Amino acid sequence: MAMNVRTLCLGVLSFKEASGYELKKEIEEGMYSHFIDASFGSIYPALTQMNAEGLLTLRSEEQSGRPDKKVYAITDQGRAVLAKSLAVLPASNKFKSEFLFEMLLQHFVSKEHLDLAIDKHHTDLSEDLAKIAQKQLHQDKSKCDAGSLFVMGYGESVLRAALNYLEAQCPRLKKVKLTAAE
Amino acid sequence: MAMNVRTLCLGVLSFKEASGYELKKEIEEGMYSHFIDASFGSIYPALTQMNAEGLLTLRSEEQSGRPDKKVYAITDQGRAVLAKSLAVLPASNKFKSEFLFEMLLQHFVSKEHLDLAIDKHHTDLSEDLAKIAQKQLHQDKSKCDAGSLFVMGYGESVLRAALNYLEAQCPRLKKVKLTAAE
DNA sequence: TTCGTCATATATCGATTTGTCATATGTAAA
DNA sequence: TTTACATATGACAAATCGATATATGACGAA
Repeated sequence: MAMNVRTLCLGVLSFKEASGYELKKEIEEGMYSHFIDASFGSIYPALTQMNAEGLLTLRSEEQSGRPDKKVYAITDQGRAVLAKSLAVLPASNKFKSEFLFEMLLQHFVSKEHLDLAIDKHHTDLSEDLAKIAQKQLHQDKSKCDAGSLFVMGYGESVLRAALNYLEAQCPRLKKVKLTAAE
Repeated sequence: MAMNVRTLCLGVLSFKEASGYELKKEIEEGMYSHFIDASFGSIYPALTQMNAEGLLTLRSEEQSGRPDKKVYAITDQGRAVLAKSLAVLPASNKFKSEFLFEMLLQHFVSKEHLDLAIDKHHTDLSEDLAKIAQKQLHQDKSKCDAGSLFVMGYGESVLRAALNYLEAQCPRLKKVKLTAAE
């Protein structure tokens, strides 16, 4: 899959038009957040470029005080390019975990620091799971397309597995959980 | 955690000395492969730079035919820098999945292509799991430090969860598995 | 009331990183 | 035999990140 920021933006815009700022928010907080990332520094140039190439149209929305909102919408040509990008087999998943690196090199850090790192990771996983659970509830009412459901289910499975493993390896964490549930 | 290619190289070299090529192989095929990635284009400059800064020592090994092998070893100063980098709480896991992007935008691709993508992902997961299983067997005999065991267990849990979810969502895949097991 | 900071909104820029190519050569299979 | 792969280092363009700059309004705290 020709997967880059361009393809990502086209994909998000295929659901609804949006400004660069809104795209970033959607990628950070929406469905996408579980499996992809992008920064302003790559989004804005990509939008400008694709607009120039005719893959997007641009509409300026005046706003009081703030800079004009530049709302981008995908064109038929853009949809064609997106479809072409998707028509290649996707590359393998890539997973980056500083936590696991730290666990591997644990003989270099104090027990106290390691516990802190484990706690943080536990919190990260829990929060991600909670976010998905919230989305799943929210989604029931509105559109529930197959893709979203699949992605949320995948994320839930994987995160829960990681959380279970972590708690099994560090029984201390379960106490924290029980205390919080009281 | 000040996590970048430098820290990564120092971490790998803290176990044993190695050349740039061997580092890349270790990162691709060893423990590290499950949670990090790095290319030659970033490894070689990092090694050169860290050697100049005194974090590494360099020893040239002559080889017949091939270019000299440049074997790097970590110094006490390097170990100090590594420890300092590790003494910061690790950033959250980052997960990149073209497969999930494709699943989310499935209305843009044909059913045939989607099936191919699912099959590929299934194969990817299975192969990764097999690699870990092999490593777990291999490790029993040699050193079995806590870090390695933790990382392998984590990887196994997460990959198995993904595989189970995939097979539950696409019952077609189970048949393939049974056929292969015959 | 002034101060900090958060949210909205766009954009640039240096630093980092990736991915591809170039350069060698030996081994082994097709 | 010629094609591919493994060893080995490195350069380089392109992509991407992360931090920062620029505005403004809202909201609560000192």
